[in-house]
Amino acid sequence: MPGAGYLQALGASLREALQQQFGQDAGPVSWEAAPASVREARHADLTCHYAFHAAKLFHTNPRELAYALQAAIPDSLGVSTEVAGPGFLNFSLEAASAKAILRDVFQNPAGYGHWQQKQARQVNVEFCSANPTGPIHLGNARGACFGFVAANLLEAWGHKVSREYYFDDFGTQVDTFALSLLARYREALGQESVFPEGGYQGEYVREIGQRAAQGHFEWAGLPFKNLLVELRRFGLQEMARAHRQTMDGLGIRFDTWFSQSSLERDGFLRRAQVQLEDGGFLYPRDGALWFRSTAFGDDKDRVMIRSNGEPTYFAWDIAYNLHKRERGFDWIIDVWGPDHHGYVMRNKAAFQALGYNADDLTLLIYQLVRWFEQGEEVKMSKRTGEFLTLDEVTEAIGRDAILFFLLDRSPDSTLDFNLDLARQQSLSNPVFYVQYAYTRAFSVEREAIQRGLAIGEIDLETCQAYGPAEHRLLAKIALAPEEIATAAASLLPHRLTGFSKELSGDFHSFYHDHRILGVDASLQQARLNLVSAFRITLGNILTLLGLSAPETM
RNA sequence: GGGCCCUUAGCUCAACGGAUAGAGCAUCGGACUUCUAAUCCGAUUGUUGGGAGUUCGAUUCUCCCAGGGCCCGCCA
Repeated sequence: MPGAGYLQALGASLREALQQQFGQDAGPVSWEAAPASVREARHADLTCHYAFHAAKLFHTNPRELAYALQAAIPDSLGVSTEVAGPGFLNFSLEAASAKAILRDVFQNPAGYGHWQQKQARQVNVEFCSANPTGPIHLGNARGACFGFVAANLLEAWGHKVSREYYFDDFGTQVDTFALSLLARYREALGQESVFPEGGYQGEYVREIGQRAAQGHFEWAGLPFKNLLVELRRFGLQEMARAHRQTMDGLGIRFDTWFSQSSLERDGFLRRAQVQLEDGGFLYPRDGALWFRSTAFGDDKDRVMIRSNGEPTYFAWDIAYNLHKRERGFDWIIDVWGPDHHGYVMRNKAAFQALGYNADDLTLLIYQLVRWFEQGEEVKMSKRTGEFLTLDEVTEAIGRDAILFFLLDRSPDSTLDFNLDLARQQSLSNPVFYVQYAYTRAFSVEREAIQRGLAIGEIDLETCQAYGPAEHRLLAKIALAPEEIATAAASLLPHRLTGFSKELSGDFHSFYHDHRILGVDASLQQARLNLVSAFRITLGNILTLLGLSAPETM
């Protein structure tokens, strides 16, 4: 895993030292910003717990190990170090390290914070995947944001990632949708129509029916079956377009739109069934075909083909995973809502029964979002057509605010979204704190360029000028690759929103206390470089989070 | 009956097994003639739901208990 920046180089020297001493690799070093108390009392900028980690591994004393590590750090890396407490290793930045950090950023600005993996995995991240029988509603919003950013993080971490949307355009729900549409179509043509029982009553079905009637009144002459086929196709097309627009509105993009009907067309359901059958994992009971998921730890076996001959949803999942593997993905990630947690075990079971490693299938479950409007929870029912669409909320609150709000929390915790509050007080959303920091830095650069100043010319002399506030900010900039890797490895976007707030906070604080332009030329150059490095780093993080980086606010 | 998640400051939430548990909001008090005050600085706020265990060290890991949310179909 090639290093992504200065801290990775520094970490490599520690790792190498232990390798030589013990003849065994203790793994990569992880870094964090020095806690406030340490920063103030000891003037340290960064800290690592590597001595503890390694001491456990080598059954030795962490404090002694910390001293050994300290001695192994080459002077050329430009940090002063100290051992504290039972084995903390603290680092203070100096001119040479400041220079190295800045050079990392300016060498490849757009790629700063990104990694290269020696063995990049082919990752398929599937998320959102709303039913095509209605617009994307709020229930899908968290999964959409979470999946998108998780994919971005894995990509930045050095993997090959494909973002996939699964269009569930097959089965009884779509039949019901088509029948509902048929009623609306006839209604629009002024014909007698009976709305199907349990049909989709939402206004959007009426609108699609009207568009179908306006564009294709000639279908009315078709035999019932053909008419239904046309309307079904038309309706699905309209819904797919609507879903795409909704995702565009949030700035969420997909690499692949995959439909269930193509699974059917290519016979993957059948192939999965045969493969499981050959493995001896299927057996008939009560007229249905069962998958022996208990062989892999599930608490009961699961039906794959129902007694009426129809496959279950689970069967399609199996076929889909097979299809993904055969497309060359060696890591499959699905983002699911909390109501799906019961399906994790059986899917992993089937995945193994197909001959794959359970660890190569990751099923991410995020917890529920409850939406409140005027003090009451907004309940959603697609059948009755009572729901708030994601489009409506995006329009009311803004895409950046909704993304940040949904991302800035652990997926394990339930989330209450107060829509009235969000509409009124959207300015208190922390996304604006972060974006404002970007804007401020950008405006300094703009002004500097107008004054004919060069940005990014780094030499050791200007780097001498940095004091505690600058070192603090530099340390955060140096930590960005680390934070991105951590967020990616744990698949937790909220770690990165948290870091973006800290990074921005350090900048705001620095900006307030330090004049950048119009000071002594050398100092001006030093500070300008820092501002620009910060702006680049934050910009990359905003991009990963799917947020815009505004040049003005 | 079983499963997943949660319980941390007045409220909403953070905290790869690490140092004095942190932010925002709220409350109170300060700071703009400058590169954007959507900002900054300070004050106040804790028996991390309860108990036991593991260890140099536990909010974090294990077990027990209490409370809350969600799920347990030959629906998708």
